[in-house]
Amino acid sequence: MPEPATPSDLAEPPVLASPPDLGGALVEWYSTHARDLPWRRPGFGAWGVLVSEFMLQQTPVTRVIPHLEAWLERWPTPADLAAAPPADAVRQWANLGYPRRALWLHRAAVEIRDRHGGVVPRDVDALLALTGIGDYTARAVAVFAYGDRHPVVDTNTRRVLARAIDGRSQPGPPSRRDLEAMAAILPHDRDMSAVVNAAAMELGATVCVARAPRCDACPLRDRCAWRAAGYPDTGDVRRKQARYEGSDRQARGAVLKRLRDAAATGIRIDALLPDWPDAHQRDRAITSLADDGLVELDDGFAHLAR
DNA sequence: GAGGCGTGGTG
DNA sequence: TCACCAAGCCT
Repeated sequence: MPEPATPSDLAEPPVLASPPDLGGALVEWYSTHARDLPWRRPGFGAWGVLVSEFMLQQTPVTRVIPHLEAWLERWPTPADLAAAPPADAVRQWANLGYPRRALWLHRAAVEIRDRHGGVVPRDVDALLALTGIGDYTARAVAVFAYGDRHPVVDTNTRRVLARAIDGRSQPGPPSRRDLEAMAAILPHDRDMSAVVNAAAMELGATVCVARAPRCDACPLRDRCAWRAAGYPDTGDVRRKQARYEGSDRQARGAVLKRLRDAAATGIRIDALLPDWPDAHQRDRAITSLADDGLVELDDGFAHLAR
């Protein structure tokens, strides 16, 4: 928890509704504090941005970067990935986690080839129609790859807005109102609006972080409703993550890792993790992976989907 | 809308 | 040590 606001901080009357030019303060801060990330390089390309956004869904930046570069070297265009079997995508995904994302990214590449002539669409609704792309990713691609003017709201932005505008320590559940709140602070200029979107995410990722925010380094310090209110704790509304050790997810992860490391022909099902502590759980993992389309079962063998 | 879904780093 | 965390999406 940050230091409480001092009396002199509180002497300035906080402006709670419509804080003046939050966007301007974010842009100025971003101009000197933005991290140099691959997908922010000029000319990185819409496909690269799209792949990066898939990988960044729930996986930290530092783990994504090397995998992203290898992925784009192997499959420089959507058509290149679409031409490969899904199993190759799942193997290349390696240990990034949530391997369904690899399958979904492959499906999206096929859809881009078949429905959009191999060009990543620019229209938000067209993006939303692709497998694995939701409200956040669709707008992130339209804004960061194409420079269009839309609100982009991820968990970092929701936290920044919750604190700076609503005076809460943590955001409420995701809602369409988040998009409206972000839209309200976007400048009219397209390029600047893209920068404000990026800056809000960046601030939330590096300064206005969930557990130990560095308010002393925050450009919104003097206009933050949460700080002005003395950092009230509104509690954390996020769902608690279930225990991983002993979970079905762990079993799925172990099965899939074994299949990634195996030859394309796969492994006899009765030789697939025979020593797993809970045989029913192992079987459930295999079946659910097959239901998801990650794994195929033929003739007593399990292998990655071809 | 709540629950399910990987993995590795961190305080 | 271990609970929590990390640019969500789908059902």
